[in-house]
Amino acid sequence: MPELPDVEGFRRVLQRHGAGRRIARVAVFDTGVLRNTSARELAGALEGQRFESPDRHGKWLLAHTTGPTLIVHFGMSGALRWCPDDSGRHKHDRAIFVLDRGELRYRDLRKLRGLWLAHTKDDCQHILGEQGPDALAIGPAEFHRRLTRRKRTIKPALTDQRLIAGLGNLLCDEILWQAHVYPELQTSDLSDADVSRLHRIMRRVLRQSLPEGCVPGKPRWLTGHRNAGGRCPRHHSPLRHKPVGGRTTYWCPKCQPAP
DNA sequence: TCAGTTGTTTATAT
DNA sequence: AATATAAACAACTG
Repeated sequence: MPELPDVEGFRRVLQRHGAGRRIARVAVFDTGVLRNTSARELAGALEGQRFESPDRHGKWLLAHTTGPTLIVHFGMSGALRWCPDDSGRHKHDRAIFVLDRGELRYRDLRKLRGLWLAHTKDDCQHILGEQGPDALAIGPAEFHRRLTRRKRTIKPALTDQRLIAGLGNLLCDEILWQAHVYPELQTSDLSDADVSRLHRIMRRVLRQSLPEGCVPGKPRWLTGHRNAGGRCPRHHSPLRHKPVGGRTTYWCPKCQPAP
């Protein structure tokens, strides 16, 4: 599920339960989630260190420690959980970080992304690749500049992490629906008012999603109606869906008419 | 049985 | 050169 609000939720878990705590033991149950390291190297690098205050950029979580930084990307099915003891471990807990109080668990069904180890700022940059400004931090002017720099289809532009970091498939559909923008509209066809409205609504959707730790399927939101027979919460007309930019896209043809 | 899945990378085409 | 598309990754679920 992880998009910006989910990853921000995982950052809060790490801040609350990890920051300042000593890493007593690292156990990897499935090395398939290790991307640039081995179980032995990860344990050797982190055991005995303490987690510090974590950072997030877009969908990336930077788990700084008194030693190296553990970098986490949750793909489509990852999560970070804290448990007070070693009970109730899950089949998909691929790695655990046993602390001096409780344990953090990296759970991931599909293992599309995983865990990296970074020793320097340079390592971090290299692992994250080219990232635009975080969607929560970007201001209206920079948003306008990056979105309209080139002609692109709006949906794949909004979800391009190099333009703006943090928006995924659900957030993007929600924002476009709330802003009355057709998902295949070309960015060159957006008016200044359109772009300004998109920015405001992006911020509102993010703000309302953050406390939930996900994109909530509120009754008055598009999210939650994206299924067969789903209807627009505004006027109950049938939603349409088709792939845009390779991702299943839902929209309301009445609220978001094609130009 | 088979399509579909909230992410990203790579290769290929335009 | 930049953007678009498709496949691949992996492990399910309905």
